[in-house]
Amino acid sequence: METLTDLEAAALGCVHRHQPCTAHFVRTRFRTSPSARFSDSAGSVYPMMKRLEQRGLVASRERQEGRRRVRYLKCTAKGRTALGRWVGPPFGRDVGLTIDPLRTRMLYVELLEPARRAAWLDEAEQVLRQQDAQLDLLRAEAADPEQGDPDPWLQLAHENARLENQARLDWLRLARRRLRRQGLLD
Amino acid sequence: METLTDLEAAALGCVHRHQPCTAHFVRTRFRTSPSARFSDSAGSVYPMMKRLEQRGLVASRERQEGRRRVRYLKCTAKGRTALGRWVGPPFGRDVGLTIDPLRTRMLYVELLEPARRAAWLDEAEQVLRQQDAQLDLLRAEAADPEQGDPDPWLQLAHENARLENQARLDWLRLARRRLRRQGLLD
DNA sequence: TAAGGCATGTAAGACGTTACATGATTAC
DNA sequence: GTAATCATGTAACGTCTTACATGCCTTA
Repeated sequence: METLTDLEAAALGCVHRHQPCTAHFVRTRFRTSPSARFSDSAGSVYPMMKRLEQRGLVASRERQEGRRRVRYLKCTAKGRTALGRWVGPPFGRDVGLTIDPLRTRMLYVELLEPARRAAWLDEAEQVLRQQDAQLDLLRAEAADPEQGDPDPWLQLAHENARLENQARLDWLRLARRRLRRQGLLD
Repeated sequence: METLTDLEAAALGCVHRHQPCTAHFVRTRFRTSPSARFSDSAGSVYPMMKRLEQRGLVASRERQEGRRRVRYLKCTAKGRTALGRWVGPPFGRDVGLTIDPLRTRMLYVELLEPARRAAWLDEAEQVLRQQDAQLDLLRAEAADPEQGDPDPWLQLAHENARLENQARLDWLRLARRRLRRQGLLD
């Protein structure tokens, strides 16, 4: 029974959706994807693909295109099965909670002088607003009929990012109110 | 200029808040913390503490308690500075977006047969509801005056987790409606 | 012709995971 | 007395990061 890390699953899923495609293509996807951060370094992706192939989850064939050799990847039936199992259910324990770098940092905002605490809130809000604008663009792009059929799964992933981002903005406002009331700013 | 990974910052922050404390204490905190997942294995924590000490961010002294030797850790001034810098601002690029395992998986829910897609939504909702209940307990505990002064920063971290969790539940409902409408369930 | 993107990889070192290993103390 | 918890670590292994290395193709 093959189990996948999130990184492996993201790579295998990318291959599955765009097969046949190159490892380089997967790297580019990872690098430009705005709603998830996976390691796109050559030193992680190429060895990982080799491992996935050794495990029989990916199949590759090398082709000569002009003077250039290109290795095309496909997801095998076994790979598809592993991907389905990774998607779940059942879920592991870690699926329940999001990782929010701002939440982690909030615990230690008290270490900043009160004036910088306000700046922290301002900057965080600005980051989230920019993120929101980016997600709006993405949403428009994903819904654009000119780009081919809109992918409902991708759209839902974007909705998730948007809603979580909104919740974080609400949270920042709450934090500002509460901290001000408690005299912990300025 | 010392930079910290999130794991290092979480450990250093824990030491700072509870100093003097042991590496074992930090491990236990990591293991039982419901709103963040950091590696609590001995193989990561003890070597990390040693590294932090070598970098001058943590100071330790070994004491004999009965027959037992215990190493107590403190955060140094340099450690505090590094922690403050990690908290930001300015923020790195990765601070903007949350990592949501359900979002990552949603992209590939289409691989499941329609009947299992509905089960996926059900199970996900159940996980988030359980999470919500746990967060409620935490919130009550953090606000309980009997536990000592309520820590506003910890409370805000809990609020963040709660609000994000609510947003994810809303998202699941949206997903269910939309997928049903598009005939992608059943 | 130079810059940047496409395309593939390797090597050294840092880090995390898993398992092992030891021993003291506390609660049942 | 025995199981769980406190407490500290190490060793082997696998993986990720960073940097290096190569070469083709397209566009300005």
